[in-house]
Amino acid sequence: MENRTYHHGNLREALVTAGVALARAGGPEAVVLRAAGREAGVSHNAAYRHFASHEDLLAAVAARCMDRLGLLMIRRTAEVAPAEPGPLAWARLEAVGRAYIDFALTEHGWFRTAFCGATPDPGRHPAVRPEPGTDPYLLLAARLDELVDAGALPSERRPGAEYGAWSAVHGLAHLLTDGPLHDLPPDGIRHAVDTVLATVARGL
Amino acid sequence: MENRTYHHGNLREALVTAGVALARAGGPEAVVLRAAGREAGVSHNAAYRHFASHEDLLAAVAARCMDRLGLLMIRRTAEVAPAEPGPLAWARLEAVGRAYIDFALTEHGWFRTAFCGATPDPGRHPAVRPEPGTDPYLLLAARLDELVDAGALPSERRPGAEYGAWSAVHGLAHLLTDGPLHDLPPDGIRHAVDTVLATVARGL
DNA sequence: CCAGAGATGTTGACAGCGGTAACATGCTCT
DNA sequence: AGAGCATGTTACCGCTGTCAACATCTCTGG
Repeated sequence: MENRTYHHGNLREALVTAGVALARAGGPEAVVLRAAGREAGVSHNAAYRHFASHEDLLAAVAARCMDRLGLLMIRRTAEVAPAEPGPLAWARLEAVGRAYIDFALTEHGWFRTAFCGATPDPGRHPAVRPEPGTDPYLLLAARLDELVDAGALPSERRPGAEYGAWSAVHGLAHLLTDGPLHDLPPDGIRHAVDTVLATVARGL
Repeated sequence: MENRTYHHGNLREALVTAGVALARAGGPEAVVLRAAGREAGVSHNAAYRHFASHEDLLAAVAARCMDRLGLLMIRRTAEVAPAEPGPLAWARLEAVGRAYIDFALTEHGWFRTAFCGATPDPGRHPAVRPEPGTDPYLLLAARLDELVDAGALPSERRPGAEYGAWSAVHGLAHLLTDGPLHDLPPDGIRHAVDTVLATVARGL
């Protein structure tokens, strides 16, 4: 794993790590093959032994960013203060939504990269297996299931409930960071977030 | 306006038009200065007499794409069948939402370009003035005002209502086109759209 | 009416990018 | 030990955005 003279030892991982750093600072368009190679102390083109193309690397980086998002969601969910089942389930759902938006705001580059739409090249190594249980979609679904289990959401409302919740939070995150709500002042942001979360909670 | 030997006559407009065509087919990353120049029958670098940078051109193209979105929203709103004030206002709001999502699905390149976040260079000509009244945000706000006027939405719910509606629809559009819902089958899409619109309507 | 100035378009150059091809090196397994 | 393969390098290509220098057109002031 240490630096051999010629063979790197773990170049694939090093490239992804470098890509994640680039993505953090500059979003998906900053994830540049040659820059990742430089960062890893390797010549450009070395990446092509581990990734089929630029997009293939970007997809691996994006998966990592998605992991980061999921990890924040998990952390914030766990921090919710205990309460009665119903209110607790609602609070945990809200925590997931706020984590999502906080991630978009504070880790803009990672957020944009996670959703840049890069797809891994088929017929490759199983890629870097994402840490299990960090898929944001599944985390959201689990909160909705909790809501049903707690009797706080009628079970006939459960099918497709992800769509509304996810869309609203994702859309707000996008509008606040890349979109026309880009330069909302801090309390404007707070107001928008509160409003959207309340709207979703009522609408589910 | 016709092709002079040396001076083009209306190059700025020609470049934007070319950019819009490029954006339609390939999204914002296809809006390439040199390609737009070629399309306009002009050498690369001519664009720099009319735009400060690549991003400046892209911003002008994006504004045009936003116009297109607004125009579709207006058209769909006008097509709504007459009804009692309350149901009519709801139907017109729904039409706006469906237009938004249809635009994203059928004019993917334009949609992505409209929201690519390019900002025009400050200190330029007043740019191409967008057609007045096509701002999607204002169109949505007008529908919400109608809802209040028709007595279908309590006026205390009106402030910030744009956020919930816009976020949900925008987020769904994004998830369906660029995001993890990319390869939903057609009736999956229909289901998701219906669910999200219903959720928003309940939550407002 | 015409000279000069400003606007507009051209040519040429540069660095950085993704990608291909040919080559060099080191590891591993028989 | 040596063959074969994985891995990394060098050289090159065409593309991009951008700058600088130059050419040409147009329009205004005298």
